[in-house]
Amino acid sequence: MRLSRIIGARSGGATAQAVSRLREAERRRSLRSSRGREEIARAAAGLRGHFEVDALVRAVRARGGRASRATVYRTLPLLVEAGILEPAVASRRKGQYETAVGRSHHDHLVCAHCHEVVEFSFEAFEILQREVAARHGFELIGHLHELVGICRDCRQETLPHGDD
Amino acid sequence: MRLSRIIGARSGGATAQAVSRLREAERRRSLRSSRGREEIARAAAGLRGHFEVDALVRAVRARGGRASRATVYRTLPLLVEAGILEPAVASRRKGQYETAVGRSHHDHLVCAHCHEVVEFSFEAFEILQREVAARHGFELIGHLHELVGICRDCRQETLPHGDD
DNA sequence: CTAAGTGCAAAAAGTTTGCACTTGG
DNA sequence: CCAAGTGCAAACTTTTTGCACTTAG
Repeated sequence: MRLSRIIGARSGGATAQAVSRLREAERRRSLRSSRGREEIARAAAGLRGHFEVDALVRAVRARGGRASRATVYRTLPLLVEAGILEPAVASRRKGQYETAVGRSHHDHLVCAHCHEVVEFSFEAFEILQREVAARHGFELIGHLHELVGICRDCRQETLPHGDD
Repeated sequence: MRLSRIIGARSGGATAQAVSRLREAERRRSLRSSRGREEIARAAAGLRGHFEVDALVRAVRARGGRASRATVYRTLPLLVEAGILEPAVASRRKGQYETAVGRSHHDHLVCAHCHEVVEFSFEAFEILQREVAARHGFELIGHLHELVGICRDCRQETLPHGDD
């Protein structure tokens, strides 16, 4: 048993989990288990925060891997399906992802005005989500949950009658 | 309250509401209220389902408006901020939106394998969302909530041998 | 009048694809 | 061995921008 898992480290545990999820997804789709995809999955598991595709490509290379941008793009859907990555901050429409293994899940609250992003997590959402998925016969892999609003600062700053 | 609202019509009510929300957002940002933006807001309020930017451009023209693609792109963030549109089915990464006025809200359940999209709505989510937003001092405008999973058909089709 | 708004077309970003070369099973 | 996987670069699609013209306030 991995101690790193218990203490919540994002070291070997997350990577091992990512690889195992990848294998599972590959089996599901009857795909070969290739060196490239594994490199990408490992690199993805090691990233934190929000990142775009190019950053993932660079991460693979930084680990000595050799993934091309094309291969990463071709692999992304599988990583999402495998539950290794999930799309993040979609309202930026920029192809951003975040790692779904080795860290507790959180959602986003985004200011439509200044684009500040606040992370939050709320157990109740997760429970309801599982319920909805089950009700429709889906096996839940992940989710994208983003609340769009106007933050306190922007409301005050932009209302003519508000103070400054 | 408006009868049109009660019977869920997407007639004049939604358009009027869209224009009023637009005015409010323009005031907030100290922008002029232009003919173009209003045309776009009206057209947006009239669309239903998921649509991409180009469809909105065409919708404006179909109503006799004259918005260019550039203007629509420049206006989109304001429409989202105004609560007239919200991003939809982000995992497709394609710039899809849907109207946020004049219809009851729903979220999406997407199959990561076959990309089938099931709509669902669950009052409990809305309540919790408002609570989270308030807790962080945000005025909630809208949200993007997408559950990613594997639908029943895809699980059966790809798992000749169930295991876990 | 003058700064914001707009259209057009060109440019930039982001993503997909054809093809020839590898590689896993 | 041979179909799946990969890299590269070209093709595509989507979004942003510069500039000259128009319009709201």
